[in-house]
Formats: sequence, C-alpha cells, structure tokens
Amino acid sequence: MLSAAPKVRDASVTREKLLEAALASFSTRGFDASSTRQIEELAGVKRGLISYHFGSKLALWEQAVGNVMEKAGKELGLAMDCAQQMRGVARLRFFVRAYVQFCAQYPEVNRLMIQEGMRDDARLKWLVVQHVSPWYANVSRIFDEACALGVAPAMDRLNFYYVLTGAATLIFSNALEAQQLAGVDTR
Amino acid sequence: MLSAAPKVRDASVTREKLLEAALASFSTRGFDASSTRQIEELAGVKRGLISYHFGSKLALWEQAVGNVMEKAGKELGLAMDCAQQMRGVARLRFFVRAYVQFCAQYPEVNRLMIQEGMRDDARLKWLVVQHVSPWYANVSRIFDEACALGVAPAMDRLNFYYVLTGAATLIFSNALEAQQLAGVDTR
DNA sequence: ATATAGTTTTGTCACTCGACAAGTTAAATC
DNA sequence: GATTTAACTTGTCGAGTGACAAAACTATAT
Repeated sequence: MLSAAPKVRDASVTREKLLEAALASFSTRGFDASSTRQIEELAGVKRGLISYHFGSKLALWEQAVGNVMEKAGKELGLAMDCAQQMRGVARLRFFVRAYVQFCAQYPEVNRLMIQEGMRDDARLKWLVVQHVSPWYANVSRIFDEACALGVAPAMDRLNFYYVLTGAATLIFSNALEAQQLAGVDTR
Repeated sequence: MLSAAPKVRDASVTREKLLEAALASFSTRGFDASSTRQIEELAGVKRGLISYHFGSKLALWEQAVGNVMEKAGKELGLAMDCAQQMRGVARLRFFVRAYVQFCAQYPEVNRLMIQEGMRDDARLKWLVVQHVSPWYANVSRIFDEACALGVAPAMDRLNFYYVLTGAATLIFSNALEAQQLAGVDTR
C-alpha cells in the first residue's frame, strides 16, 4: 500500500528550509516586503514555525544573513591567501579574477547589500560592521599594495571597491533584467 | 497678526509633491515595502490623495517612474548626439564619461532598476520594454562601433553594458553604505 | 505504558495595508 | 450671493501582517 507522507520530525531540517527560503526572499524582496507567512510557504512548512525556531522575523534575518556572509567571508579569505603568494601585477590580477568569481558564486550577498545599502537603519549598520568592513579592508590592502607598485588604476580605495564590486555583480544580481533585455541566461 | 497656513488649493502642486515622494520611496524601499500612507506623509499631504489623483498605487508608480525615465532618457540622448560628432576612441571615451555622469545625476533610476530587476513581474517587463531597451541599444551601438575599430574591451555587448553600468552606479545607489563604510559622503 | 521534552499545528490579537465611498471645503462661473 | 465643480478630508472595509498562546502531536527515556 501507499506509505503515508514521510513526516519525519527533524527540527534541523525545518530550520534549514526556513533559512534557505528566508535568504532567497530577503535578498530579492528586501526585509519589509518579505512576510513571515510567505517565507514559511516558500519553505514548505506550516505557519508558526518561524516564531518557534527563531523567535522573530529579525532574528531569522540575522541568522540567514549571518550564515551566508560567514560562508562567503571564508571563501574570500581563501582567495586572499592565494593572492598573497603572488607578486606584483599578478597579485592584483588574480585577486580581481577571484573576486569576480566570488561575486558570481554568491549573488544573494550582492542582492542583500543592495537591498539594505539604500536605507540607513540598524540592519545596514549591522551588515557593515560585521561583514562588509573586513571585506573592504581586504580589497583595500590588495589595492594599496598595487598602488605602491604603480600598477593600480588611478582612483581612491572607496572608488576602486565600488567600481570593482559594481562591475562584478550587477549582471548577476539583476540576472532577471538581463534575461529580459537580451533573452539570454547570464549564468 | 500671524497669517493662517497658506492652504492654497492647487492640484498640480499636490501631484508634484506626491510624485517626488513616490520616486524617493519606490526607488529606495521598493514597490511592496512602500505604503501609500507613508508616501503621502512624506509628501506632506493628507491621506486619500493618492487615490484621488492617481487612482491606485500602481498608477502612481508608473507616473513617477515614467517621469524620471523620460527625463533621463532625453539626457542620455543628448550625450549620444555629442558622441556622434567624435571619431575613433574619443567617441567611446566621451560616451563612457558622459554615461558615468548620467548615472551620478539620476541615482533614483539605478535604484529603481535594481529594486525591480530582481523579481520577474509586470513592472520589470514594463521598465525593460519601455525604457531600458532603448538605452541598451544606444550603449550597444557605441560599443559595436568601438569593436569594429578594435578599441573596445574584449567582451560581448551585454557584459559591457552591465560592467559599465554596475561600475558607474553602485557607489551612488549605495551611497549610504559607502558612507557607513568609509565615513565620507560620496557626492 | 507512561511521562517528559521537543516539535508542530492552529487560534487569535492588535495593527497596517490599499481601495473606495461619503462627506466637506474652496474656488470659479453665473 | 447662489450654484456648480474641482480639490480635499475622513470613515470604513476586507485582506494581510508579526507575534504569541494554547493545543496537539511525536520521539525518547524511564
């Protein structure tokens, strides 16, 4: 006979599904436009489970965002280590290439930063202090070294960071627009 | 004695205030996270006036966005005309410079495209068909000409468009993040 | 098997949302 | 100055929101 639905009760699975759905929603819709009920539906779980597992919408946001930021941060750190083994222009070249790849691999991160970077609230402050600042420091270090060698473009650190990030991310974070525009999948 | 509040009844003034507030809110919060009541408050008008003057929230969005897009489009057209009078590498150089300036002048446009470009709905389609496509065609034309002359970077049109736009806009559209990050005003 | 703790489900509250309708005010025309 | 009309104001509706509480369920230890 047909076995009933699996119905395994596993809190960690529920948490994981919620975190994944939350990241998808928060990064593409933004915090306020995402509702807990819609996130729960997207995750395929019942209605009250965000409250139970995370306590509040904001706590869910911090968990989901913190997770991906930490994972992405480690990846970027790896790229930094590799870059340190190179000399001269090669280091900057390698890093830029790795950074672009990094941006392509974590489009949710860019989307999140864009969503939160336009409004001056507690979430932006949290993001900048916790995660973006160290990244910026890394990029700046590479850039400053390249400047000292005279192989960097003529601009200041902040400009370099945003030009690089913007150039590397927009086609990925706005992949749907690009698809509508040119009829191709940008992945 | 103190004169009472001016209380002039001028529909065009009310409409203008609402359109300005709507653009500010829609571009930084997104459509769903913007409430009509909050837009009316930002505009400094009473509660029902969006319904009265525009009929619906969506109609207000179309008016506000259409306005700024049209104005920006004319500006970009002007830059195109100027560029056409130049030859060779100078044309591409001039256009890129003008495009960056254009992006700096209309940060709301970039913010809007970012907000709407992450979700595949009717508003994105409307934006792409009505306004982004012609811009993309313009940028592509300049780029193709530069390619024919062998003075363009080695990438395809879509990449060029998004790399250029991303590099030119992120520091402006995320000015608040940049300010938190480096403690400077990016204007 | 019974109890217990952990997990899921459902009910409900106070609030905000967009939209519309009914009412009120001010300006223009006669 | 009365009448008409455009502009504004306010009340209210149904749907949706985040949060919490109580109930129901399940796995495990005893």
